[in-house]
Amino acid sequence: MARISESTVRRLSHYYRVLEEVEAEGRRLISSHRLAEREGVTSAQVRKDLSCFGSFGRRGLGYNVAHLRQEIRTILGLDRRWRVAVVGAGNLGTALMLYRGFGQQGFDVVAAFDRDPARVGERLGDLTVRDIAELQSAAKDGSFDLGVIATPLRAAQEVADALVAAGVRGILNLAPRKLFVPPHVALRTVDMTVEFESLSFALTNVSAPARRRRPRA
Amino acid sequence: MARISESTVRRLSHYYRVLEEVEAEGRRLISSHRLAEREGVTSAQVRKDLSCFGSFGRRGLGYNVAHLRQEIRTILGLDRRWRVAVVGAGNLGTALMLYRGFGQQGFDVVAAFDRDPARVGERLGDLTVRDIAELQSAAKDGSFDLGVIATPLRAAQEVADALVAAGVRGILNLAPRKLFVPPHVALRTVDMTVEFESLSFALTNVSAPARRRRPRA
DNA sequence: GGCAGTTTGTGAAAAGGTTCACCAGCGTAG
DNA sequence: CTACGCTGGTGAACCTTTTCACAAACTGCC
Repeated sequence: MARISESTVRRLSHYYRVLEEVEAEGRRLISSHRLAEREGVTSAQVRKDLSCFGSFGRRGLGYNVAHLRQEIRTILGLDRRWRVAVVGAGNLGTALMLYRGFGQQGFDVVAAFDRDPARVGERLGDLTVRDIAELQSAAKDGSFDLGVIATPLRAAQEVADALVAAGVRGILNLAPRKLFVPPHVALRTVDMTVEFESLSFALTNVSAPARRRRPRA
Repeated sequence: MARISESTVRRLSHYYRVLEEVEAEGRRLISSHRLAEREGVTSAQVRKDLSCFGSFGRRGLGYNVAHLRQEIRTILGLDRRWRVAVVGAGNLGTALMLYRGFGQQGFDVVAAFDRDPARVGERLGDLTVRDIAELQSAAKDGSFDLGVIATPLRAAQEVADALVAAGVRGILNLAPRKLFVPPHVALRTVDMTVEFESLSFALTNVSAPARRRRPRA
């Protein structure tokens, strides 16, 4: 199988979301054109993305909604549940732990850690915040698949190292800084500051905005 | 000026962050190579990005840290302050309002709205949550530059329309769904679900992971 | 001044991603 | 059965982004 680009994977997530909606609407079939329309991409893009993984449609008809949804589910690895450890029980970390949306998609926050003794022991939903020092022992039985870094800037790299040492293979970093992790660990960074600054740039340079050929998404 | 790619703008944000750090360390000069190293990109990339906006370095020496930082500051439009309205006072919205980091970069959350009467009137830091119905009148004097959508999925498009109607020209969408806004409005979407699913994919397909040529960032 | 050692700015090449265009199938109508 | 209108899969063309590679420019030293 050819290398799959990050953009393709992200679009698969979006297609998956659309398929859930479309299935709820009771439709059995959907064409690449309609799927593309709802996502703000071209139909060729949809077909190319899907063709990386096989032939899921039928010419003249389109894609079977339930079937394609299940295929993407498998491709993305959503047939299983993922156990997530959140480090940093500040506002953002707390928001993540309490948010129900991830659980619906197969991501369960199963542990929360913080360095601040004042926060340790606090109950958040079903969880009790534990001391960051317990991370290693808590992870010894491979109980976490993913780690989320929701700590202040300065602790981020240190926590990343700790998560890696604890055997976590995927990290979502919410701290506004680039982190370095070993090649076998997958890392995604969500940096809201960058998003704000990107908006600032777009609004400041209205005479030469970053043009888009496709509908805004 | 040639069209600036979104990737370039995002990297500028990162360079800016590095320059702040480097300035705090007391260095006066930095080469594209060292700047690139700290960001996990190539030095050619740094020079190309900067060359979109002018010549800020001196051959044989590198870039003056303070000067380059100020240049990027101007390019990104961070010389002014931006007034942000947050819609949705749930966990995530609250986390954003209370987070101090944005203020340091020139983004002030100046208003918060929610639909839920139980939340309206609640105080969060310096702000009082107002009813979403007041958005139009509150914005009448052009008091918001940017809007953040931190509502549940189903309200997102509706809120986006309301923000646009209220004259907001930049929107940060945190709901896991694509939104459609008029061309003159800048929109950025941060979808954590996509990030989680991207990690899920990467960990599921370890035999053919999305390889990266550059150090993880 | 001249030379050695750096480092920028940039055209050109390479790589990567998106769109086009068309063939092969499919269902339907007549 | 045949013709027609759609639709998926896919190689080729196109476009964007990244990397390469090198001339020009600068400092420091002798």
